[in-house]
This record gives sequence, structure tokens and C-alpha cells, in this order.
Amino acid sequence: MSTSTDKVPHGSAATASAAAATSAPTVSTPESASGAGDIPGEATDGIDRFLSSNVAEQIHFLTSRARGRGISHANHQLEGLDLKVRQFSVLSLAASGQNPSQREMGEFLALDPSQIVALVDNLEQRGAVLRETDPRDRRSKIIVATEAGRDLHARALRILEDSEDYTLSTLSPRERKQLRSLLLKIAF
Amino acid sequence: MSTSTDKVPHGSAATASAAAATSAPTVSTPESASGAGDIPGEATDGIDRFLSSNVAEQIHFLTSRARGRGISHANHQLEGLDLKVRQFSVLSLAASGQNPSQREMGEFLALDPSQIVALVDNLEQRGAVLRETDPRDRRSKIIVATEAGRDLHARALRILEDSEDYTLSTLSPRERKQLRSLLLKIAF
DNA sequence: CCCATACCGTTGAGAAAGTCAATGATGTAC
DNA sequence: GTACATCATTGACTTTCTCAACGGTATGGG
Repeated sequence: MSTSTDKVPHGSAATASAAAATSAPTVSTPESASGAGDIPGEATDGIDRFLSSNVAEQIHFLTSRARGRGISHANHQLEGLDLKVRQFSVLSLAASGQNPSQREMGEFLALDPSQIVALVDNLEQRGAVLRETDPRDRRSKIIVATEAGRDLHARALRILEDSEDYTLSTLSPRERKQLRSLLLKIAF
Repeated sequence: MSTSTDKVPHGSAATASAAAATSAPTVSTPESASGAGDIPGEATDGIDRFLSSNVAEQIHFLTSRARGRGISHANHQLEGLDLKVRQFSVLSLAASGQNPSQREMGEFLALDPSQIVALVDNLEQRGAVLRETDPRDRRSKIIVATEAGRDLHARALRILEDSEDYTLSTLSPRERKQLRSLLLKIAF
């Protein structure tokens, strides 16, 4: 259902985590080279066989792939609102009631200040947020969501909750909580 | 130690996972607005206060931030080898002994075929991999690592293991295993 | 055998995202 | 008041992403 444009074919739970303790210092030499015509009828096509590769153990690979899949789906679902998760994150901070400055947004979202400028520009032009000069420091701008902005945020949030539910569909509620907790620990 | 160019300041374990069950359908309205001059000596600057925001619950935000931090550090550590995690992932598949085609690489790494071309071009030019036409399908090219390529891969792998150890330093061995397992489940 | 169709790698172009340096306005410390 | 730091902004540049097209190759049906 939905869009499903992604390339990932089936689901494949992937056993993983088994054998191969922590490190395999010596690179495995290609044992029998080709390994081609050996088993005739065997379908050797699945990409799951690369799960035994070193890269599949890499946290970078895992986070990248998980992120790519999730964001791709989420952005697709948000198309109706003409919004992207990137803009949502800024809007969400603006609607948080925490009165964030652009600098703080950039630091929290790990985005360059110049990127924040562009994102706030966009949201400001569509009337979702306002730039208010901080009276205590006239250099910084406090970004606050407008009525329309909060409305947009609420609608996007609902969509994103559904999207996350899809992205995390293979995880139990307990696992989802664990994942969030673990990611939070390494994200800061 | 090492480079540490990133923007993230301290460590801040972040308690998280506490309260706020699963969903808060209604968007929280800014209760007392400013909350500024209330407590005089209190430093209200920390960005940790945004952890209560909706965006901090988003799996997209968490994976993006975790990924950004990890990859940034890893790329920095790999500078000595003039390599990036992106290239490493291709090299790793080439050195896996699984004889991957470019199409398979792209599918597994969730990269566009055109990006694989560029990455393989790069690795081929520096003599790390070879393009071998698949005798069973002359359209596809099997990418195999050369001796020098396997050597480069081994060295990069050691560096990346250290980098991961740094990135995951706030997690116990058990938690690291959990995280990998959970990410793997949602990455495919 | 010939043909239509699908697939693989490659190229090219353009959008999106990330990185970095410089600047004007403002704040802070001396 | 002067020197220095900080914030938002702009601009340039690189990297990454996305998409469409094209030649060479495979596959299946007539």
C-alpha cells in the first residue's frame, strides 16, 4: 500500500548477531575464487548474503540505511503537506514553546546555521513561523510557530507517527522504546 | 580525544525513556510563555531542554543525529587513508569474497547505481578493486578487491572499529549488540 | 532466426544537503 | 571606549541524491 517506491525487496528478518565475536583482524581471503558453477539450480542472487560482510556490522551502515529508509518513507507521506522531515524538525522546535533561537536549533539538530536560515525562511514565507528578535540579545532570533504553524505541525505529527509505525513495524513496542533510548545515548 | 571537531559540547547521558508514555496526540500549548526571568541565576541556555520536544521522539531525528555524529568522526579518522566510510562500504563488499555485482552493491547499500559507478571508479583508479565482467551475464560487472585493496580494507577496518568504539562509548557491550540488532531489523 | 522487452552499467543534469569563509549588527569584557 | 566574541545571513563550493536517457546484453515468444 501507500507509496512503496523504495528498492528494498522483501523483509527478511536477518538472524545476525550470531558468531563472529568482535573482530576478525585478518581479512578473509577468497577461498574458492569463483564459486560460480558449483551448485547448478541454486539461486545465488539474494543480497542477504552480504549480511556476513564487514560492512553489515558497521554502525554507520546500519544507521545510514535505517535512516534512509525511514526518511524516504516519511518524506513521501508528507508530500501532501508539502513538507519534509527536515522542515518538520524546525517547525517542531518552533512549536515546542521553548522559544529556541536559530543557533540553538542548529546545535540541537546538528545543522549548520546557514541551513537553519534557509529552513526558517521557507517556514516563514508560508506563514508557519515568525522570527522574533530576542529582547535580551538583539542578535538572536527566536523562532515561534504561528497558529497556522501549530496546525501544520499537528497534522504532520500525525502523519509521521503513522510513518514511524510503518518503519518500526518489525519491532515490538518494547523494542521501539529500547531503540529510541539507545539512539538517544549515542546521538549527543 | 583525537580530532573532536564536532559541535556537540559535553556528553550528557540524557535520562530519556522516562515519562510520556507513547503518544501525546494534542500538541502541547505553550503554557507560561517566556519562562525567562523567573530564576535569576539559572543558566537557561542548554539545548537539552529541547529533548522534551516532539522532534526528539522522532526516530528520523535520532538516526540522523546518530549517523551524522558517527560518520563525521569516522570520516575524520579515515582521512589518513584518503578514504570515506562511503568508499569503505563498497570496498568491504568487494573484499567479502561474495563477488558482488554493482547492482547488488547498490541495492544492499541503498545507493543509486550511478553512485556505485563513481565509487568503483575511484577505487579502481587507486588499484583497490577490479571490474570483472560476469561470464554468466556480460552486462554485469563483478567487483573484486585486489591485494592492495584487501590491505587497505584491513587497515580501514581497524580504524573504523576504534571509531565505533568511540561513537558507542556510552553503551555497554550488551547495549551495542542490542542496538545493532534493532537497527538491522528496521534497515531492510 | 527475429523481435520485443527487460536489465546492467554508464553518463549527464539538476536538486538537495553539507561545509566553509566572510560580513554587519550586536553583545561582553577590559 | 576599544578589542573581541557571537548571531544571523550571504555566497561559494563540494558532496550526495534523484532521475532520465543510452548502448550493450539477456530473455522469451513467435
